[in-house]
Amino acid sequence: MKAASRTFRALADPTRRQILQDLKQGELTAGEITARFSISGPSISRHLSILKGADLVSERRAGNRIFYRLEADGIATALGDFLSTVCPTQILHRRKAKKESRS
Amino acid sequence: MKAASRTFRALADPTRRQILQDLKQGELTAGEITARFSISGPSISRHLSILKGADLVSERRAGNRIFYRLEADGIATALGDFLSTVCPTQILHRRKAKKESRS
DNA sequence: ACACTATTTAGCAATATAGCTAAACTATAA
DNA sequence: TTATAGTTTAGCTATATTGCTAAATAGTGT
Repeated sequence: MKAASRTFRALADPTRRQILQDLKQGELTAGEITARFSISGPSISRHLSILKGADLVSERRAGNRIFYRLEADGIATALGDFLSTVCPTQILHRRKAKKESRS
Repeated sequence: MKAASRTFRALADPTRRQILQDLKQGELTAGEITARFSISGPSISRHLSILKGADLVSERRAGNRIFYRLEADGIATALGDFLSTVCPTQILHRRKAKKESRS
């Protein structure tokens, strides 16, 4: 499937968008994410897999748990690329984050 | 349905994204758009209705025909708004088009 | 090996999506 | 009014999506 389709399909679901919002504050495990929704673990797992397939999040295994992280750069790039091809008169340009304040 | 869902669901389909690309060059009638695809008129009509419902295009009736126009501003606003809420460290800001060169 | 926790994969049901054809609607023109 | 062109709406089928529960997998500790 084409990258843009993966991106927009992933963003089309409100649960997945909320997961991205939740990940804004930092990494969360699959279980922690599940706890924030009234949806079963397996369903959340599927949402995470779709987000990962669209490169909107990345995962990191730590023992038993899997931490998910927002891929803000990938999101901005994907949407920015689409915008620059479809709205050439409405260019959005990125302001590079000043300094990675993440550990 | 929530605005963001309408936007992203509309953008999730490759035919609809191609319609937007085609409208970059200027207005097209439903029939002209249909001619560019190997998809039936009614199906294209439905795609146009979804794009319109998401405020990604607008329509203008001219006698028999209906002209569709890209709503570049709406697209940029929708995606920009989402980006600024989900990727606060990756702010995209819009450079206002210099001057509406459209009639 | 066994138990225990965290997470994913498999398989199913309900709903949504996208394509089609046929019919209806809208506007122009004879 | 009748005809014709352009477009949408209605109704159908096939496929995709999202939710669930049950079962499998991965890792830790006893």
